[in-house]
Amino acid sequence: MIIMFSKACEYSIKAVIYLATRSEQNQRARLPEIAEAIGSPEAFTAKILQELARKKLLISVKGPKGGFELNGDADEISLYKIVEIMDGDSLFHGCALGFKKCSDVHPCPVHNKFKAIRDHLTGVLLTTSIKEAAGTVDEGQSFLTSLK
Amino acid sequence: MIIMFSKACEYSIKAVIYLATRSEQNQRARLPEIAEAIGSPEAFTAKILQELARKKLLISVKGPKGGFELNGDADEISLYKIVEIMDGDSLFHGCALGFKKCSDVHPCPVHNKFKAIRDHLTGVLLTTSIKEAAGTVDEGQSFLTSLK
DNA sequence: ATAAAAAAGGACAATTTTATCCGAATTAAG
DNA sequence: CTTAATTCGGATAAAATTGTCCTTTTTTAT
Ligand code: SF4
Ligand code: SF4
Repeated sequence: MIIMFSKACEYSIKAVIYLATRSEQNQRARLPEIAEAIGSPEAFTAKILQELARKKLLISVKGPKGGFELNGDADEISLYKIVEIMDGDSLFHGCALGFKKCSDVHPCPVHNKFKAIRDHLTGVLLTTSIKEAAGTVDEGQSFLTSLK
Repeated sequence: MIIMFSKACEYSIKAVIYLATRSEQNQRARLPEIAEAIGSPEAFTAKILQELARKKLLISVKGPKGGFELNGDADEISLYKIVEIMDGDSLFHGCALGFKKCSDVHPCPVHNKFKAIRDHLTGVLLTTSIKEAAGTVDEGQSFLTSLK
């Protein structure tokens, strides 16, 4: 199937955007609240937030009044960064057709067309900050969970 | 991870393109030859070819001199068709962020940007025939397997 | 008819991804 | 200092995907 992101990546993106919607108030959010807000399984989300904290994208605070918050400015965190953290940086050099290496001198039959798509995706992820994404949520123009 | 295609889909695409490179000569290809040509595990590839034959994209012929061949003209089979067969048609309506439904009235925070990417991908798959893809292989300009 | 060649199909195994559970560690507050 | 709130980490489970193996069926060629 055509998957753009793994579940882990999907939840990461939504969780970080959610945190960004609350960062103005510098409010931490706790796990149950985050999972609720983005409609993700709580225990699995915990693992993901841990990972994001280990990789310094989030700050986690234990104990009462603890929770998770962004480590840094929302406008300096790109979607690319999140994806990179969850899947390593070999991602955007990975290959839709399973080649070891995407190369102009040994291309697959759809090289140019697929490369354009990948560049398109990479560009969007690089240039979209979570502040931008969170902004539309704050204004009620977009949502972090699906209609049932 | 950012996956564009499952392995099943990846092998399907490569197998069908491979068959297209041989369809001029109206040559059938047998499983071992196909798997060899596209660098895929033979038994798994067998399952996939079976599925493609069941769905009438290929014709399979049992017995000596049997094998697989395209069912129809290579220039009338799009990459889209292959992907659709392997994953059902809900694919291009699926959601990178796991929404039940991608909707302009209840959009995710990156709706417009992601929609553009998906439309880009869909367009490429719809407009690329396997004849076109196979052509560049025939001319030695592209390849079906990676360099090691 | 017979034998050989091939795909078909079913059962199963390995791997990866997704998910749950629970006890331990840490921290804040009283 | 004690307690409660919270994340952390390890073990494990469930599900999906990928992969293998073996027997049966069909077909061609002799
Ligand atoms: S363009 Fe072709 S070779 Fe390069 S990553 Fe995409 S599918 Fe692989
Ligand atoms: S645009 Fe947003 S809602 Fe629509 S499919 Fe993509 S991620 Fe899902």
